[in-house]
Amino acid sequence: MIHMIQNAKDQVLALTHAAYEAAVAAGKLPADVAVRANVEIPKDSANGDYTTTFALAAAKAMKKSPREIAGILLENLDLTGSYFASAEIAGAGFLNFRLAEKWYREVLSAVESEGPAYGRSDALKGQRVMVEFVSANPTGPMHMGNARGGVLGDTLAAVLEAAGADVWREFYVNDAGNQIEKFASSLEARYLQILLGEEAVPFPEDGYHGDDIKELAQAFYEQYGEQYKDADTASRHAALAKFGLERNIPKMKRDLQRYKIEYDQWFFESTLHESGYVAETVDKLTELGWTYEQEGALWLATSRILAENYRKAGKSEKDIEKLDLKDDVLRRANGFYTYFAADIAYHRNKFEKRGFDKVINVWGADHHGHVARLKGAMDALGLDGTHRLDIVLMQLVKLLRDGEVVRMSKRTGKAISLSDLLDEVPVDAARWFFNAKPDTQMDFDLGLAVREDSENPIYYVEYAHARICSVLRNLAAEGHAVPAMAEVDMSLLSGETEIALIKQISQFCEELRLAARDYDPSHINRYLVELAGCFHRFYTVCRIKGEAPAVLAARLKLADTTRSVLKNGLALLGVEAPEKM
RNA sequence: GCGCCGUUAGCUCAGCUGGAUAGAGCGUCUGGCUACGGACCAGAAGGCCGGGGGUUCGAAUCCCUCACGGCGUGCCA
Repeated sequence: MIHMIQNAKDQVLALTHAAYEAAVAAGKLPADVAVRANVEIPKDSANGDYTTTFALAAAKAMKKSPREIAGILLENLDLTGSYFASAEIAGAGFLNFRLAEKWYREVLSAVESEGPAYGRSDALKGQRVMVEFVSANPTGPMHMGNARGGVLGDTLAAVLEAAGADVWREFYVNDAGNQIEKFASSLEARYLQILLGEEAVPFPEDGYHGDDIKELAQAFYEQYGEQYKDADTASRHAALAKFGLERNIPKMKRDLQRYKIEYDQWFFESTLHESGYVAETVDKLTELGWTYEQEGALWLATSRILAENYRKAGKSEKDIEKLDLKDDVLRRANGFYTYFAADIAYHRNKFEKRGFDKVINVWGADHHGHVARLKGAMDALGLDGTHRLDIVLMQLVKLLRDGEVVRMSKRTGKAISLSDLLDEVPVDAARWFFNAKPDTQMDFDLGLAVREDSENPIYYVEYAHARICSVLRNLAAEGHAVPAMAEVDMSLLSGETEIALIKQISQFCEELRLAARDYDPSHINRYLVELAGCFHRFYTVCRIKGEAPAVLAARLKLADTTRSVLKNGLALLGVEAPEKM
């Protein structure tokens, strides 16, 4: 019942193959020809509800024209008991099937019986999947790119859950390493500037220039006064970093919560260092023969690992040569481990310690150079990163202010933060917007942000939902409750717009399947816009209120079913389904 | 240089494993409520699917090549 469309599709294939076998038995077609036939939904419903390319695909092997084959298939086709009422030959040799009333009834019945679960499946049942997303540096406020990653990761997790996976949402906190040191020295400079005057203390060249650093230093000063003025650098840095992180991390949590994003775990990089797991992981790579020392640093032989992978994938030596693969430092000459080393340890922890079957990371496209290396490092550890680690790259958000590009760097301090954004754009609109086009570079003009409100298709979808709710309210007031399917006469829902609407309702399962398969939740956005459109067209053509009782009941049921699916889809996106607007 | 992503209507984008006349929203133009929510609907205009080659019954989709745009190619993260 859950995979209605899938079943109908499968049924077309099964019916076609049965017809082929019957034709073979009758001596009309050659036996044992393997045919790679597709089943599709024609763009133009004049070409039927489903079509198969079986005859086209089989023509060559069977040495007959596609239309001739299709004709023979049709003669041997038995639709008894199926979802289909008829079939016909069309065009170059398509075999087109037309759905029967039985199928439409089952679609609506499925929504009725499954309710909020309609659309869900058990395709990924038993799989433990981690989705790690945002993982922004805790050294400053989150920006729009983080907002996009947050929405995308959260929705992707929801989609995978709907597909039956056991999903874990995680935020990796980079609370160790170089950038924390930079964070501390930036805070230190601002702190000392407060005490000694701005001119007296130089600001580190590669420090974080944002106002948030000044504010943190000020707060630190207000709490500790001159206590750290003459302290040694190490303890001053430690105190400042600790202070800064203790303020920044809860703020990140709050900002993400405002976005309706909750994590199962916030995982701290520092724990990997403190437990010795980073060192142990690097040692393991060394034992396995994947590292070497050079100029005082310890290197991972990334080039060797990746070259091996490319060879397995069938790339030529010449092409591999051209890639100019490079190795990576794991432990610097100064003895500190690199971010990469910690990241390897972190991902080893995901697979080996915590036993996730699949790990999905949502990254900004600017990190794509890191993808093959991290996967390769997992391969080197024998953890099959090639197949178990998936990286979803999202294109960056280009922020414009009155047509001018604003660079979203924490250092300039000019970036609009995630919380600023929410002050201007409603959460649901932002969630919809960021989820809508993950694969494209996005221009976000602050001047247009408000206009985005009225242009945003979310309102089209929400309006459909509110409209239905209003109808339901009106009819309930007149004493008309939504009937059960058993009381609905399906023959009364045979108009063009009604048929189109039911078909679209049935497509939900398929779209969810695609969203989970492609790691692309934007399928749902587009689906919902289309569903809302089908409803609006139905609503324009078909009255509900005031119609004859049986017609009213059937249409009311259809409207309520639509409402239910709209709500399910919006829920996946984390967007409210308003009853009034 | 090499690599990744992208290029489809004026703008923003769909197009599922190659299928029938390439779609939607916005914008423009023209229509549609004395009746359930007009934040809606219908219609029109607008396309050598970046260029060129190839594969085949059939290409926006697959392969090669070129052009343009974004990003990457650190003992940064």
